[in-house]
Amino acid sequence: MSLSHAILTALLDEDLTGYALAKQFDVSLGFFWQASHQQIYRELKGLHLAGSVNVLEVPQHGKPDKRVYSLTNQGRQMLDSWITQSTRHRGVKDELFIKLFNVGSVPVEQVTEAVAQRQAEHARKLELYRKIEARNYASPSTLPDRKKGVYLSLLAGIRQEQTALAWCDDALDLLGTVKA
Amino acid sequence: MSLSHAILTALLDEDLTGYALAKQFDVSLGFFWQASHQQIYRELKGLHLAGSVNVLEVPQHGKPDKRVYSLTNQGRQMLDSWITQSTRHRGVKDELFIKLFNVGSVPVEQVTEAVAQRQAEHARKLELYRKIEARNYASPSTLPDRKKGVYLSLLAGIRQEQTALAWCDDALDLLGTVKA
DNA sequence: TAATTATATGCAACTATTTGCATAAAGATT
DNA sequence: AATCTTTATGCAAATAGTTGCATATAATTA
Repeated sequence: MSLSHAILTALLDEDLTGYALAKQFDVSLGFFWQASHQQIYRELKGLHLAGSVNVLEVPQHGKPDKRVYSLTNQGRQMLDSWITQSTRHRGVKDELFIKLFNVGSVPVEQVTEAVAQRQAEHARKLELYRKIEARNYASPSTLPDRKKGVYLSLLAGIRQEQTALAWCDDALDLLGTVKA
Repeated sequence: MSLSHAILTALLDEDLTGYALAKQFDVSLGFFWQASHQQIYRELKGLHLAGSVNVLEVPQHGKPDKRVYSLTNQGRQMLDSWITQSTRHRGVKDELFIKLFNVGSVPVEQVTEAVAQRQAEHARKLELYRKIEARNYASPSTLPDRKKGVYLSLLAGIRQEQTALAWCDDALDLLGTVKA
């Protein structure tokens, strides 16, 4: 159910095609809720059927016609009422920890390798977040209300990556003490 | 695919029934990979069919017969080869951030409320982790190899909850500055 | 004594997500 | 000239996950 709300949220500030939504989901909102273009197209169809979004068909030559989606009042109301509903928190689901639970029963090097790779991922992501921060949120104290939530999300991302990175260091240290 | 590996991992140290596995998944491994009992029973059937686990049927009176599962050599090998495969990292998927992206377009109080609830969850979980740490990992420097991965997982959990808790504080502060 | 919790298993239906495929042309790169 | 990336949409199948239901008894708690 949440994908539909994520899509409606993305449509708050600008009208978008499915394609553009998919790109947004690779960035920004997508840091916290990923979705493939197939999922998005399917969901948009449903939202349109339900009257939560309007479509404007824009003919193009060569490429398929664009379908530009915009929020309807009903869609806005959907968001409003969804916000009041309880937020459900899916726990972590991370293969890496299952692998860690195998330490002592399988070759350590492989687990170490998995942690090292994860470390690189966190470093890459942290760097990306930092760039976005520097570019768009240099002075968080003067942010307009509409940007505060997005900023807080970014902040959460940054801190989580920092924590994860530091943990990777310690994990690699301890894994180094495990006999092969 | 990972659920099967999580189950095999849980069977490394002891033979378990589906019911006991489901309980393990509410704790320990389940902090990092949750599964319902229905999912587990279904998966165990598959693993048995594939020859990765053995079943020992233990008749009981009153209750349904117990089916105690144990790892086969093939199951062990499955784990070994899975460990070498690349770990895929599903990104975060958290409704709370979608709600945050709505700040400025919907009543803030609701978002604030959602963050406050999340804060309470994190506090509860951190406390739980701390208890487990005190009980089982008081001296991490003398841990046997077989426990090191589990300890590292717990450590990751603790740090993530701490980070999340601190973020909630800051988030509530900033949300307090948003005009209703 | 009534209700709840714990033990123990599982099917069926539904929802969500992933993966593979398919089309079609413009523009950029090698 | 050939290949790759970007724009733009979507179907179909498979896998994964959730929710609701169903059964059956013992022990505990209120």
